[in-house]
Amino acid sequence: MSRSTLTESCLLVDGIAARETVSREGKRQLSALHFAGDFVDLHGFVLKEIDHGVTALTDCTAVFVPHTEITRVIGQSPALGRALWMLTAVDAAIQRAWIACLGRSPALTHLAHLLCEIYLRLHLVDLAWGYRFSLAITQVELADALGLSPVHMNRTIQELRATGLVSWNGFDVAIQSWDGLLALAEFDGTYLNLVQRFR
Amino acid sequence: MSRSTLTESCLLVDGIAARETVSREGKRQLSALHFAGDFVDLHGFVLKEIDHGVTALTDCTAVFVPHTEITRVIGQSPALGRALWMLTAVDAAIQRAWIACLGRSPALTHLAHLLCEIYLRLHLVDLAWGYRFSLAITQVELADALGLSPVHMNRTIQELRATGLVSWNGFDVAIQSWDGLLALAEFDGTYLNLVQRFR
DNA sequence: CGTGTAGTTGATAGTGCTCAATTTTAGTGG
DNA sequence: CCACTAAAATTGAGCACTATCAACTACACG
Repeated sequence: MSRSTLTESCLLVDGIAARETVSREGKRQLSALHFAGDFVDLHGFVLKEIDHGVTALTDCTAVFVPHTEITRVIGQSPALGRALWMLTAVDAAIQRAWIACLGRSPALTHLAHLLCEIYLRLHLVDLAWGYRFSLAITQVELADALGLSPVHMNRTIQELRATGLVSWNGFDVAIQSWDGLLALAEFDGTYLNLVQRFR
Repeated sequence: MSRSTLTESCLLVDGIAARETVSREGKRQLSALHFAGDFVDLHGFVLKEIDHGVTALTDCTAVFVPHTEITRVIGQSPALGRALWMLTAVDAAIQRAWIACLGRSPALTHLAHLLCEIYLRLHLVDLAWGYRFSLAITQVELADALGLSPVHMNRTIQELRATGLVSWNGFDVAIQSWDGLLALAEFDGTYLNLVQRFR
């Protein structure tokens, strides 16, 4: 997957992608993780300039939707326009949650929070059942999402395992105690606007 | 100013407002700063549930626009709808920049970055001239924006003053060297989508 | 003047980073 | 099926940045 252009947006069909910002010294920070069903750069439809990159963290399958096509479809159905706008708004809400975690949560809490979010998002698209899911990204990539060093990321994952709330072997994650993880993460899923039984 | 409702959105006419998330232990993190001309919670128009609070950091004047009115106006002018969508997208782009700073920038760099952003945004609405502007918020509030403790915020401001790039007395901020501040902040204003001579 | 808020300072502790190895895992070719 | 290799994960040690705690100062306001 290449950097997004300004003429089409990327709808992820399979795999995991991310938005990334790389500083001059080479430090990378991810500002979003995307899974199947996510419109990775829909905001490119209304923004003239995109400031960040999009990368595939696993092999990805995606559909690139021309902006001309989006314009056409929205013209026919204003309701769909509202829906797409809402998608970008939920995206922004997730970013706010990341900001709160980055600013005020210690690593363990932040990691727990991210797992809660990922679980609910994957569950929504039937990629998680029974509090289990596959998270096929490396610890370095997770570190870039949480703003941590790889070493500390590793130690934080071990710390989370030690709580017993989550079992995590390779890419397989299983939440052993959803309530416990929620409490550790101080998680409130309202921001995901899922309209589901989960919170 | 009270917490935003789901039936109207707040257009800030004067003053400084912020979005805030408060954790269970009382730690506060701001996820956005808003100045005159900003639509503080326009995302509330397309989101069913708002997860965060909005507070006034100074005395504020604001216009509350009923969502029914927005719906009506957009119905008449789809272009305006696009424009409003874009506003929320720029808002999200700013959040991404905050994420990158929170995750990967040390306090001094982060502070410099925020000042660059604030200057350009204020300049856009004629609230800054000649690299000077008023920033009438306390150091505690700034600390909540940058995810720092008040003590460290204070020391970081002193460190910035010591560079000579900025003079900062009370609420009056004057950028002495724009290029120097840009360099310190590693700032690239593309994300603000200003279409201006500044970057 | 007293009082409260904002700003400042010093000292200490803690969380997370860096550097440098080492071990484990997964993938490859023999 | 096993040796080989590269990537990923893990560990240890020391250091840096930031937090916390506790005063203390400066200033505005009644």
